[in-house]
Amino acid sequence: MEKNFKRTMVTAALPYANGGIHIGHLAGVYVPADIYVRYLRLKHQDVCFVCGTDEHGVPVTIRARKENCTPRDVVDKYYGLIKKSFEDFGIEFDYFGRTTSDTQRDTASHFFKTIYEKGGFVEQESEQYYDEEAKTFLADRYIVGECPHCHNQGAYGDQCEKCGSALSPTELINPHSTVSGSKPVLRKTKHWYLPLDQHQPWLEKWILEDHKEWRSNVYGQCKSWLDTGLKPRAVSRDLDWGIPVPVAEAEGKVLYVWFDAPIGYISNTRDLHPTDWEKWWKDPETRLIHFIGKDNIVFHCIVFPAMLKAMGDYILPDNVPANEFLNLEDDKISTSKNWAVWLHEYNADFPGKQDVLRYVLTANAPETKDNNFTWKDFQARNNNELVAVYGNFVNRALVLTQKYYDGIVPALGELTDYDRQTISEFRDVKARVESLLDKFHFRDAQKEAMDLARIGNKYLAESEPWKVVKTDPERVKTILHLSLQLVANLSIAFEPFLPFSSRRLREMLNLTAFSWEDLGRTDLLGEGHQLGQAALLFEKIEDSVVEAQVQKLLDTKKANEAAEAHPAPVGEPCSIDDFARLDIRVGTVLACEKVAKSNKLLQFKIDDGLGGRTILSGIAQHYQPEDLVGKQVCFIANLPARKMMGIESQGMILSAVAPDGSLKVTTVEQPVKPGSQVQ
RNA sequence: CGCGGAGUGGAGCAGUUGGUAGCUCGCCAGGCUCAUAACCUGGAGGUCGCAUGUUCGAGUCCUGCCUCCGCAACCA
Repeated sequence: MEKNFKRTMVTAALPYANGGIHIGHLAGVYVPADIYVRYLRLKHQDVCFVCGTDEHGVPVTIRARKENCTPRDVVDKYYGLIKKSFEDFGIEFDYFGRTTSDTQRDTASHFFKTIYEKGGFVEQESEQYYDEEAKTFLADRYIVGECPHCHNQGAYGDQCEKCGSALSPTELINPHSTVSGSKPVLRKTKHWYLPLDQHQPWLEKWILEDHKEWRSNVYGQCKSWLDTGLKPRAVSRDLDWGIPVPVAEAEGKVLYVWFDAPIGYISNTRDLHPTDWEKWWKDPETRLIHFIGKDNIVFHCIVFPAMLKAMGDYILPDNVPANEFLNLEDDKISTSKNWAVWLHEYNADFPGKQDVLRYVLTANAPETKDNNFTWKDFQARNNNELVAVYGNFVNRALVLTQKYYDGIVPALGELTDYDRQTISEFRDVKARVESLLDKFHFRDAQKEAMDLARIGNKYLAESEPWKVVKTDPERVKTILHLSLQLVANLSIAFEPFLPFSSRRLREMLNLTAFSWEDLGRTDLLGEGHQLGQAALLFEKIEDSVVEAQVQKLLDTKKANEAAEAHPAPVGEPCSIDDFARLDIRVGTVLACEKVAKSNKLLQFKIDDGLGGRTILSGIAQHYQPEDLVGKQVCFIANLPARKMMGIESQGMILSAVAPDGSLKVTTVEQPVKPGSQVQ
């Protein structure tokens, strides 16, 4: 911070090539990183911004197996999708590579070999489960068996989700592989470990003493790891999809993805700058910044730095601004549940509206805690802030200039005290935005930029040029001259945040040359300068548009649930006589009310054609009692009576259990006489 | 008792080293009319998760508890 750097190397977390990009990724990593880089470029600083897909690892192989294609097919597909959606959205990486590139193989191999030769790894042999059918070692999560504690049949190799106890795969009773279903066998295997415990001393000083300025979530997490004591971490895996461990005795082993992935930053830089890439990674005058999400803190603050340190001649990150998570409509974003707003779909549904999403995600960025994205908020921020504050001010200034001066910038006359006050207010904005951006406070920085438009609206409202024009036309020239300077300033201030709109605004102003240093100046547009064609900068978003998005979310969620719901297997055989013993009948609901103090039970008064009976049913969470009155339901008539909550239930109402756990009572297609039997 | 982060008016967020609780949106009232019925001014609304302490004084420090999120398969 105090130190003066010559250049800045910015990395954004490598998205895994196993799915698309969604708003959580954008808000957490890519939008802030892009803002930061655009800001540095505007200041004419030397900056390199790289990203790319992370394409190795077990999940890709599992997906390939499932989709009956090769891992290469999977990563090719998502590399293309991700790259294009970033381009369409205006995240401007200098280079977007992939970890399956030749450069990556060379770089990662070189890393391993160098550390290996320096004695920077420890070797260890262990026994691991091996799937003989799929010919692969199994990660803990891909082994399922019976929990030794609660005897749940579906416990995973690392944890039983039913009783919550942590497990190791060898504890499971009757383990089997989820990959092939076969019974895995224990095999000896040797792996290399990065002894983080040996790196602990310098890491403690470097983070806890020298980087107290890191965000509290980042600092706190690192402190926690360091306080607990670091342990060696394996850097190799038994797998066939990945970069081969480059030593003779490592046949059939690849580099573990977390060792492989961060090196991707370096190989992507090499692909971009084949000859002078080293200055970006080895020159102490380079400032290295990693943009990541909170789940990646330990890798970027502890593991990767330890690797870089082990290499000897690499620089360490100066800051790691990690964001928290973004929720969607009050629920966690989930790729597997398809609960997400996908970038490629947004790009298709909202063409030309990249800046609206950029604005909303920045205004609501999860910088200090998890935040929530809702489509209603998206609409409100667009309509009430972008349209009503920013767009409206621009439009007012341009329309008035068009009306009074045919779109030509009028002369600046004598300044009033109020003019001077306004000018000084918007000069102050530059310093504030800079200081906030330098500290990675993007949300606040964008708010400051928006304040420029507020200053403008206020200036126009109080100067009232539309009124003054009737009495003092000369004065109006000054008012509009200043208003237009303010508009020009907006196009600069918003350039890092809303690049598409800023470019359009400059076209409207016919403003070509600009730089961050011009922010705050009042001579950006000279007297007599001809403005370009005015148009609306932002458009209102109608209710129907956001409602459709919400519906789309609900639909995909429902479709996904339906696709995932597996009907239970058919039960034990049952004879016709067994069935005949059940007396199932139809009855009409005469009355229905909640049972006091019970949150599940409803009390029914049923007309069974035999004088009526009372039945209790545990469906209060799924129905309003009054909605059931008058309906005909199926019930078992010959069960023994049973008391619940002090009330005797004379039978059982039949309900279907939906995949989401909700209950739907069974009824008849046409009304029948109460008491009719069901066969 | 695993470890970190978070819990502030209707919504989303700020609150730096403890000193009368702020911002944006929404809501209400008034004003204005150049502008995408937009803009400007004013107002209502919070016992700062709960409970204890320390202090002249705590959202801000100590202790305990509750809830949510992350770190363990996927995952920003």
